[in-house]
Amino acid sequence: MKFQDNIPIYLQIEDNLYQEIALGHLKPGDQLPSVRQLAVQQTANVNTVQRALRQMHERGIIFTRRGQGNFVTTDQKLLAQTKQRLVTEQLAKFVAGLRDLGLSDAEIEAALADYLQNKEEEQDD
Amino acid sequence: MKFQDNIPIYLQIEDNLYQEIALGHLKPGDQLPSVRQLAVQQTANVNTVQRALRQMHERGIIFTRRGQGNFVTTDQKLLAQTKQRLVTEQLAKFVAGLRDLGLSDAEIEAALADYLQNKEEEQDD
DNA sequence: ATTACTGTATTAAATAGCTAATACAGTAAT
DNA sequence: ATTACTGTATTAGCTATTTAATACAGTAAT
Repeated sequence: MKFQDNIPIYLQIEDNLYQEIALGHLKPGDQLPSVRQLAVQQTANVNTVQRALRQMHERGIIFTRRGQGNFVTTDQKLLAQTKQRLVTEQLAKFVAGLRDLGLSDAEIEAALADYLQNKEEEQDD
Repeated sequence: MKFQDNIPIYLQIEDNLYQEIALGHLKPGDQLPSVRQLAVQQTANVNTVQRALRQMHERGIIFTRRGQGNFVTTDQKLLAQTKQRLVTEQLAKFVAGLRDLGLSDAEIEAALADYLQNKEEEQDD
């Protein structure tokens, strides 16, 4: 994994795992890689991985069978809610950020449309 | 100031100052509050404020007259570019984040439209 | 019971971010 | 030159994050 600066690694690992679930790479009931495997995959320490799992565990997204491993919850409703929460969180941050720069709601929508359109054509990034 | 967790304070102060400029509260050529005033305003340490100013200084957004203070550049082109850069950065992060959760471009636009519409009605935040 | 997996806990050390106190240096007015 | 502002630098100490090494504990197969 390549980590972003200025954001704790354990939060980035947590996000990565949410993504795996949201994308269906990890399905309800699936066993997660072991903490030691995850540590290798994510190029992080076991303790850091453990910390990333802690909050997911508290939220009920994953559950643990001691001696066996960690598993994705089978509560599909909770998974759907979680995805919705993550989407809304990002929306809120995005909108707040652009409003803080003085953009109106209409301008925000226009900026997004612009960005999505011009993305395919421009390669200068 | 109330700071978000998990993001260095000096980056948040930097963002706050960019906002002041983008919103026109600080105009080209204007003098910034002194580092000691800023430290009080932002409830941070002088050193942390100094660090926030460092990158703005490197980017040419502000300039320093030693013994007098810090000032917003008069280079309006640079200011416009900077605002555009900030907007694009936020767009990129937002789009990447939602794509990582499996949303298509169309779904991203729809989610934003939805969010902006329902914002006025819902007060449960 | 031994082996080989699981998760969990503890301790120590390195680093980054932040604060606090203090000192130094340039500007400008008196 | 003294006073009162500016920015800048240094030192020390605290906390959070991360790593590393090691140990302990549950599960399951041999």
